[in-house]
Amino acid sequence: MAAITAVMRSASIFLQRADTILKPYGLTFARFEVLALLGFSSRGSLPMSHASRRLQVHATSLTSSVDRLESAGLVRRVPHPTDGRTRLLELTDSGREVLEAAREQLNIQLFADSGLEPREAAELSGILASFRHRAGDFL
Amino acid sequence: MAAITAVMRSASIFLQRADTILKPYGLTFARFEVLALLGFSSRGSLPMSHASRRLQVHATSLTSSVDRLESAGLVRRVPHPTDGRTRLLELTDSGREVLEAAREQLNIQLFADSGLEPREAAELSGILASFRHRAGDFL
DNA sequence: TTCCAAACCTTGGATGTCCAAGTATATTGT
DNA sequence: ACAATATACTTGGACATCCAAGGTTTGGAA
Repeated sequence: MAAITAVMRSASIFLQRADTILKPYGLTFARFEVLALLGFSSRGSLPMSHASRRLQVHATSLTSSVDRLESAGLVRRVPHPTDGRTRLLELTDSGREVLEAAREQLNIQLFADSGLEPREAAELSGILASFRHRAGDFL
Repeated sequence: MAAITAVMRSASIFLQRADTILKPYGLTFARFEVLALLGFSSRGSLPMSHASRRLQVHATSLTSSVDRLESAGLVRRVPHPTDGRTRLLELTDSGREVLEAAREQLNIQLFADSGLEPREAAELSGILASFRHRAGDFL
């Protein structure tokens, strides 16, 4: 019980910090994750369905994030060449620039200075990874 | 970085499970926490400002939870005897019954069967408690 | 080939969270 | 005592998340 509430509180602390750091870039952590996923993908484009599975959010949540990213000119929805149902997400040039800048700030201000000792971070990752695995996370 | 995303994902897994378990009672985890806090308080009533501090949510979030709890007849807002600004929250009889039933199910289905080994849960609690302390949590 | 189930995405609605701003009441300092 | 400040709560708006339901397009099965 204590462990579960601690996880929830800690997550909300991290989320608030991330959102604060990302605010100057017009991003939230949810939208940053979309950009980061696109940045990692080798071809630079990804079907929305893949993105929502990777990010572990419902398709509807992704739709709403992408709506905002597209309004901001950071990503584009393009038709899939062979599957009419699918829409591919692509970073725009502007999206790539914002991603790099935002990632750098997150690395500096959040990840490098998370408030966790390296040993603690490693233990957390280990425990939570096996928990998530048992919980069927990581489809 | 991995630790932080693991914490966030795990929190959302726990939250989804809790909400699923609580759904039959017409509760969400956020609203359950309000009821549980009132259940713990010795006098059975608590100013909203205290509740929002204890639960670590903004006053506005609490207002919205309490609106729904009050509509469902589970809590009551009563005026503070000496401070006209303050409103006290009180469990109704129905609220107390729902709280007991919901708590029992959470204990059975979530806390006792969290997917964490006791040793893991203890380590998590320890690491996250010192993190939260350093982060200035627990006002 | 035709038809029905499955997959992909979006819309609409509910909830929770935050912030900014507004109203009401207390408290503090001069 | 009065004015300025602080506290308590609510309202309105933005965002993220989920679920249920609907439209399109595929693909497999009869």
